[in-house]
Amino acid sequence: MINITFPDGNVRQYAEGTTALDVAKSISEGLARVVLAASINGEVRDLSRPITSDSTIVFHKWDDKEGKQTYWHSSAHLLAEALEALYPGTKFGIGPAIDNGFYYDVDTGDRVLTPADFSKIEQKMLELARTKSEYKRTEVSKADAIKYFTEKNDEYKLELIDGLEDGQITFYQQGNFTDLCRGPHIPNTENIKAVKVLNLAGAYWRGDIERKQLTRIYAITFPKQKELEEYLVMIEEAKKRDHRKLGQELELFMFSEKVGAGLPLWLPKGTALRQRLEDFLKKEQIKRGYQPVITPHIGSKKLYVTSGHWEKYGADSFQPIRTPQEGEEFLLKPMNCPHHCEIYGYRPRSYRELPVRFAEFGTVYRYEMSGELHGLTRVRGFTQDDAHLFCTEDQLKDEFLGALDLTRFVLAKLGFDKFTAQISLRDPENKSKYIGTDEVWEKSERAIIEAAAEAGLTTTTELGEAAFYGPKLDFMVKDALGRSWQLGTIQVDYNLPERFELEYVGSDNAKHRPVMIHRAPFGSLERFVAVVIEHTAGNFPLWLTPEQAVVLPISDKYLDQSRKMLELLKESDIRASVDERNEKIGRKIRDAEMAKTPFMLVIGEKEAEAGTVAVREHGQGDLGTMTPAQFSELVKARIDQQLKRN
RNA sequence: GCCACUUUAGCUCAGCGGUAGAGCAGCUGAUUCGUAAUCAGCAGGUCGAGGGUUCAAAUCCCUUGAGUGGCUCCA
Repeated sequence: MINITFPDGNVRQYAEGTTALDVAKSISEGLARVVLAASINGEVRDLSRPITSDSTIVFHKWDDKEGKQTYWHSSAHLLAEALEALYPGTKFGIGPAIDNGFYYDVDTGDRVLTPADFSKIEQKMLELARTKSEYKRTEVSKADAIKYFTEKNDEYKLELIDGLEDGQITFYQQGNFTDLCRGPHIPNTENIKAVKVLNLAGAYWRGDIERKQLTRIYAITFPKQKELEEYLVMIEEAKKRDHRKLGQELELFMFSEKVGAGLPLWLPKGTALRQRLEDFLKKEQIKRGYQPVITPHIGSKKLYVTSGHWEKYGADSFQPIRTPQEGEEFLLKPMNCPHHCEIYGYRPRSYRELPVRFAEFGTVYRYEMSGELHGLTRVRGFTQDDAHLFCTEDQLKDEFLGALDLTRFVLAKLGFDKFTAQISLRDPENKSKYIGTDEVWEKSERAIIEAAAEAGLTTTTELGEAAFYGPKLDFMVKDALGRSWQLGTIQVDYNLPERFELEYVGSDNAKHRPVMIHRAPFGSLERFVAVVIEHTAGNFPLWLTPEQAVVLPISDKYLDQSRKMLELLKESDIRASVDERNEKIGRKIRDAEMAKTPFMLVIGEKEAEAGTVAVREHGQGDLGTMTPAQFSELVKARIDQQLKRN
């Protein structure tokens, strides 16, 4: 007999070799029907694997992450089985579960799959699921595994097997499909009741751009049809929040084929929004001892040869601008740091003036690959809320913590409570991608790790994600569809001060090298605004929104009074306009609601006589009649409330 | 950059070999109205661009721009 310990601490005895499914059944038939996998001593396993020693057990159902992952991974095998049935000769790469569903990378030879094939694939998957096939696990020798996939002529699986050790190889089979797989899987295909093939994409085999591109088929499955329908509705709702759609509808920004891909044009309303963000941060930076500077949009090529950017990115960038002068070349600036380094170095610096903090909303141009461009989140010309802090090594930690605090302050004021902080370090396997010595890198990386820990920040760590000149702490926020974007960034850099030979004179009257911190709390205005749009669905905080109120006269008779009201609002610094169209009030309200204008101020006979407005709030309805002073107080109170949260 | 798809009026879309259509927006007029669409009329497009096939191309083919979903990349 063995002891099985349950999550609540309860211990029960079972025969040795019992399975998790048996244990579930011993608790209730109901549990046994819905359980998908089980963690035995912390390892997620098939329900049918025998348990041979004292163990802890946690059951995984559809409602937990492990349950869903197992379910979707098994669904990927079902997709593969369907593809093999429909398109014999298809070769298979990998087919993992992802956050929402799963994919399988396949090589369909000369056949090109299109969305027209989706329903056929879905039908086949459902048909196969209804055969109630078990997922059967078998351990195979490496030789047998190689033999099987050699006969099947699947070079991708053979390559995967090549990287595995003999004795660790398992196959899973359901129906007529056998796959190389570590598992675990759900017990039976019958649990898969609803299927949706979502989209197709190309994906390089093993993520290597040099290798063949396979077709990646994304799909999702559910135990109930209703859940699939709810998911599809959710996706549709998320698409309504897309910043590209809202940016057009709310007239915030546009792109022009003639201007060029990835070069956004900010419309008046978008500019109003963006400038408020800029003003907000500029004011805060002044408070925190930053000094604004301004530098040109181009710089001599020599500047970037010095910084190392030319060597690193020159060939893949916007190419140099030539002048009538032979041999003279300028680059559109891809970043502001070299310019700021020159400002630091224009005269000798004393330790007494450090740290210095140069801040600039600097517009930079980077030739991103065409396939990378994505609305405002990935563009070729964008403005960083950049600043470079030059300090002594002793000051490094405090300066880093200060930048960290500012970044968190900015995110909090804009209502981003869900973000992840990622420490991006050098890839120790591929040091040639970076400039600078090991010693300098180790110092920089240690500084970031220690400062983040000291600030009590929960972080993840990614190797190989560092900038070429130094490690970074990045703040990542998700968009409406769950895609992660890097916003704020703080980077420690020992390298550029070295390359630009920056110095300060210490208290010992000797020359020393300062350390540099690059930091941008928004990251870029473009990306930040995009993410703000998606988070708020266009219902911006009152202090940020381009237009706070619109005055709606009931008819032409009240136009004069409405215009007077607008003047009063302007005196109270409320951004507003009058809807002077000859339309019914219902129409004006509808349009204002659709434009997401926070307040609608209706003026008819009663209000005109009393000098008041009937206030309606977006999404809330009628708030009653107010004097202009009362309304102005209401707006101020709302703004204070929105800015108070931390 | 790579794979797949998309590209028709300001916007959303229909038309998919026989010489361009709707709704909304716009303009003009009527209406002067109380909390999510007043009525009528008018105007608006070399069907992203360039080639080709055909008696005939928005429609089929090729090249190319832009966009979408991914991959790769991201100073």
